[in-house]
Amino acid sequence: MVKVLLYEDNPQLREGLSMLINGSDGFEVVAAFKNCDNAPDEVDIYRPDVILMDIDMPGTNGIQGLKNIREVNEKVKVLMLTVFDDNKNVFEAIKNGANGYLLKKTPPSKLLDYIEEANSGGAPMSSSIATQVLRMFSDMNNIKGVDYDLSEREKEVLQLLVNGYSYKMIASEMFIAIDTVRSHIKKIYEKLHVNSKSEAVAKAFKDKLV
Amino acid sequence: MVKVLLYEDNPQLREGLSMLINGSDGFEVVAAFKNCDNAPDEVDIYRPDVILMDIDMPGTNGIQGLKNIREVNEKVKVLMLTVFDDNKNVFEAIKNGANGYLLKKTPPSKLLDYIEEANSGGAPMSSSIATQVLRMFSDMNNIKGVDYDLSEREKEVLQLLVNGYSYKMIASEMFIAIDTVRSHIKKIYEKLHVNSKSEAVAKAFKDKLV
DNA sequence: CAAACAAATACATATTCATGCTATTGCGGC
DNA sequence: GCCGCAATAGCATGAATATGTATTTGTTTG
Repeated sequence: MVKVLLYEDNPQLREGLSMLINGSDGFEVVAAFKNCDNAPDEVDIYRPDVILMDIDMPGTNGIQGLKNIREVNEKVKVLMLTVFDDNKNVFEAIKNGANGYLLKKTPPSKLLDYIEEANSGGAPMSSSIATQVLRMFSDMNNIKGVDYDLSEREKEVLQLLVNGYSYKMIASEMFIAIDTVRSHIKKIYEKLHVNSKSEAVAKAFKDKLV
Repeated sequence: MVKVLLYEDNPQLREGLSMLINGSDGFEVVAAFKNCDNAPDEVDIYRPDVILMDIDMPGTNGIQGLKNIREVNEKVKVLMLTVFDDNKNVFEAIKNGANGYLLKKTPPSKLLDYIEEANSGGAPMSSSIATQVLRMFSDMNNIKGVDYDLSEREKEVLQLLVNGYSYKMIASEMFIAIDTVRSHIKKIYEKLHVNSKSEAVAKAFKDKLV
């Protein structure tokens, strides 16, 4: 029997979901609340397997509720429910250990599958959410975007700058004169539009040049 | 009609998949190859809607194949196929714009659903993969790990250093004397175990202090 | 081949940094 | 009330950095 705890402020939807779940073999709603202001305690009392958590609720919202729950319970599966596939919320929910993310328009039949999937360690997501997650992931890691057209040698110098080397150390590391290092760095500054070592380092990190 | 292009080195599986897909209404295998050494050209010729790409292939592997394809075609949907839910490959594939990631043990009936889902803009993933993706995501964003016990004021100074400010600018920005800035920075260096501005900046980025 | 550019080197100068030592003020804890 | 500590400030000195100008030597490219 999969024990489900429900957080949903809309009474109709709360009732509807309860009936759907309770009316299905192998599922049971152990409790349903209209807000998650006391979620950690309630989780402790009812010991659910899966929590359905609405995101948009008065008082403590779903994301905050999730955070509060995760502070005391790492194991319970939490499925976020929302009307919008809003980028920022998806991101926040996942960061805070949500196990899945469903749109409310998910058909009842699928919903039970999803709860079952979460219960058995899966990560059910509505299709549009999954697409977003992948896109976020790839965006996060592919912003090689900017190209400052540094020469090979300049890249080497910048790398050493980032590693905290002084001009002198760079010179000896690269077997060139310190004045050459200066030349390279001046060029780098021009190309990056900065005028200090630390700005160059910061820019290198920000733009993932390193 | 969903046009499918197939890359799979195992002849049995290649044949099996082809038959399955061709035998289903609304699906058609436009071509099937045992390696993706010439994938970009082939994509250009056959103009598939969805590509099923095995990861473990001799010659060009699936990830590299994906990269090569993405250099010339951003639109075609690519579903990665693999026997293992191997962390590193999942990560690489998603980074490079894969639209989904399936285990080979996916049952035939579901496979067609997944192809359909990819074709209509979704991001089908085997359950264990989805779980991994969420975990990666949340791991990536919760490594606030290190704490150097900086005071509030020191954090402000560090932030300004990171923004490329000189001591003088920091002083005027914070309405304090430049010598006070020095004091703070000296303290910061001690706490971060560095001894230059750029090292401090680099460390701030690496350890996500900013 | 000439033009453009990368890489290397040199010299000069003003600014900025790193470091050490010292000192005052105000706040919270024991 | 004394201790410790964060925040503030000053002074001094040597090292490192930023910037400008210039030259030489290859390589690439139109």
